[in-house]
Amino acid sequence: MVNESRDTKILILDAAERLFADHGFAATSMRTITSEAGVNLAAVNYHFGSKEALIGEVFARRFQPVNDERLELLDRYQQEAGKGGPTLEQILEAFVGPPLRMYLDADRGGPVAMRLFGQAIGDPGGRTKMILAEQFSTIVHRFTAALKIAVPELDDTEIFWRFVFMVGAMAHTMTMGDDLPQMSCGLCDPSDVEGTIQRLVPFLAGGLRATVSARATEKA
Amino acid sequence: MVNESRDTKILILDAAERLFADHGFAATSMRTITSEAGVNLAAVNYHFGSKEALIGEVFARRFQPVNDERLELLDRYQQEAGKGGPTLEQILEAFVGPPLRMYLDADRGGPVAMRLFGQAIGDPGGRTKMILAEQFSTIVHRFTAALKIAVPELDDTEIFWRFVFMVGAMAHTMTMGDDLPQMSCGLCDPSDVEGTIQRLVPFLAGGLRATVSARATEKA
DNA sequence: GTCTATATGCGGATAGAC
DNA sequence: GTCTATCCGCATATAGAC
Repeated sequence: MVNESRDTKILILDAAERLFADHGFAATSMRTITSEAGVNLAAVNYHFGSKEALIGEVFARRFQPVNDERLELLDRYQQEAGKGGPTLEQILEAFVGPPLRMYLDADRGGPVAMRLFGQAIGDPGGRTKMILAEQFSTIVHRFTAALKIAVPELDDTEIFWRFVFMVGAMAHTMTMGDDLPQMSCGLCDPSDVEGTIQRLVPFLAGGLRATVSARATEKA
Repeated sequence: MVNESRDTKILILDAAERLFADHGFAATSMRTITSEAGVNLAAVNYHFGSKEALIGEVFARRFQPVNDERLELLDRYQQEAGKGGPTLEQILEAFVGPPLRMYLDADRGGPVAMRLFGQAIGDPGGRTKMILAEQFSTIVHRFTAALKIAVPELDDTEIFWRFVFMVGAMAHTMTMGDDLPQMSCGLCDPSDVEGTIQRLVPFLAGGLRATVSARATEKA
């Protein structure tokens, strides 16, 4: 083939994604990426412009489809449910299902991209936070609004706090990824994705339906 | 004072902690640390030996007291409770209370050290994971064991999964730290530490007491 | 589009004067 | 204990031949 740019770009994206997931963004150099990808060092700047732009494209390639699917699922559940709105479990499933199912979906990057997803949520880097804020703002708004209807006894403050707890639980589960079997002495199997979802959704539902402590609000 | 080593060490630890919390470990150079601390570049290697050793001491200074207090609280609750064991809420309070109370405790590093704590849990770096595994292995064993007694209807696998969810919720809450007010449009106030604890503990208790889904275990 | 070669600066670490 | 000066390698990025 005369023009190999498409393959080179993908080779770079794949290698970068793997290395970012394993060692983080700052710790991964373009030399390591191009070496791992089997392409020339200069190719990154030719195809992406800079390391930061590469990070943005690595994110966009994987997070866009997943976030789109989350919104599609939420739309569908809301349409099916009518004015009462979907159940809490449906909302939670639409939120955590697509990201967790990345593990078994090679087209969406598999276990590596899932770990990257979880890691990006907790990344302290100022740049990555900005990129993520855009990618996820619609998600935050749509899902907090849906939760408000499904759990009407919670006020806005309580909804947001519990949303933070929920995101943390999901993100950490994804970040652990393939380290979980070892860390749990073989108890946890992340490749049983539907099992993981069936464990996480009830946990989150139980947390979101918990009675608000009287002391939590007395200062507000 | 003739010997200023104690001050220099502390200046370095403080600056490193702040920069690590803001930008991560890999992204923070020793030049930035010494510049921020107002000490000489060579001082880091003189006092700590290497950057990696510095990270270890930054962790140990903050995490040891907090983990000690978690175990002391758990011990006390277990003694008071007798053979039935402490309530789920007491166990959870002993687990998340001390780390979250770092925010208001200047002697334990305040908001900065709290963010560092949360961030360290999600860090992908191979070295930091090893350091943390030692620092936290006792915590994991003691608290999973206590949870098993407090929620006897959960098997070992379910306990470990829910422990992962719980750690994630807590870690993300700590990582957000002072970014939360802005992200929540002023709804969440992390400086109301006891309020945060009174929100997180019921959430986690609700999650841990949730009924196990039938589908979650059918494959096990 | 791909490569080599290179510009330019920052990275951790150390030697040796004070 | 502190400082300056420096080693040496790796970082991102680019110029220009092919």
